[in-house]
Amino acid sequence: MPELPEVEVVRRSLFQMINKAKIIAIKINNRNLRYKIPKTFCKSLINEKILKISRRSKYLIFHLKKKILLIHLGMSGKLLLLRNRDNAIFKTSFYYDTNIKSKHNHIYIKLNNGLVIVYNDVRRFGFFKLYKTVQFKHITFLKKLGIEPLSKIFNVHYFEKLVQNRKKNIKNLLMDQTFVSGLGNIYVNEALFLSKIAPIRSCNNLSKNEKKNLILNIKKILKFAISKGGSSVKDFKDTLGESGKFQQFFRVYDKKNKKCSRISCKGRIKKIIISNRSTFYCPSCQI
DNA sequence: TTCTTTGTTCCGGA
DNA sequence: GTCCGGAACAAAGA
Repeated sequence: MPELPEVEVVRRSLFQMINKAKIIAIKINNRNLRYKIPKTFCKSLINEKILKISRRSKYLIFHLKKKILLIHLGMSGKLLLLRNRDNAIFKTSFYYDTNIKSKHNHIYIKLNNGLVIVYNDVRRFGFFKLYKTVQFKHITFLKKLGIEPLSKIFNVHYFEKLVQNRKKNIKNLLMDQTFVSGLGNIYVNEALFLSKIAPIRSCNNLSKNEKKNLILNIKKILKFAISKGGSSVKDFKDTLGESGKFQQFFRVYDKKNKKCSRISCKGRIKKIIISNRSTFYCPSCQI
């Protein structure tokens, strides 16, 4: 479930390990990701140098000399680094899922620094798309995205301006990538818990303080998650098995019937479905 | 066999 | 035209 923090953790570790490296070979085991990878894909990437790796929302962007490689990890996509010499796999992703099976390795990208990028994706809902650099500003996936939650312009002023005359519930608003871009189900659930706001509340009747607090909590939890994921990938000399520890900080996500973690609260976490998505909250302290 | 998981897209109704 | 929510979709594991 890669959301913004996980993608950012992957970006940072990739940047550290492979920035300025050159692509020397590509092998594809399965072209059928969310969008079928064209036959021309490999040829057009050979000899391209990785100049920069950036992130927009949950998208990873590889900046090459004249091309842009856009990657979305879908729901189970992972980018791993493999050392060519001994076939040891080193984690680049935050994943607490240590059960990575090589039968789901779909793409291998061999670099001139002795490392191989491996794309592993059980569900195959992720995708790789290649563009010319000159088309960058016209990439549909990126064009329609709302602002970054960690940016300064994601503030109460922005919130109030966009929420005017809208009735959508607050959970769906935060999930809406055209409003704010990068949050998924887990962090939305967690941020609403921290803010003591029930997910079904209409977005236009939150008080100004509630909005301020919610925005602050979103930024806080994203930064915290990034810092935790970062710590799990700091030493690439360790083998497989090392994993992010985000899940141990979940307060509501996947905590159905568990006692509310607020000391002052006697409630139990409830699970409901909002727009076909599992939603976890404490009915006692989230009002 | 059915249910669950995800982000995204599409569609019908208000 | 806009907003909203529900359904569909991709694949695989429990």
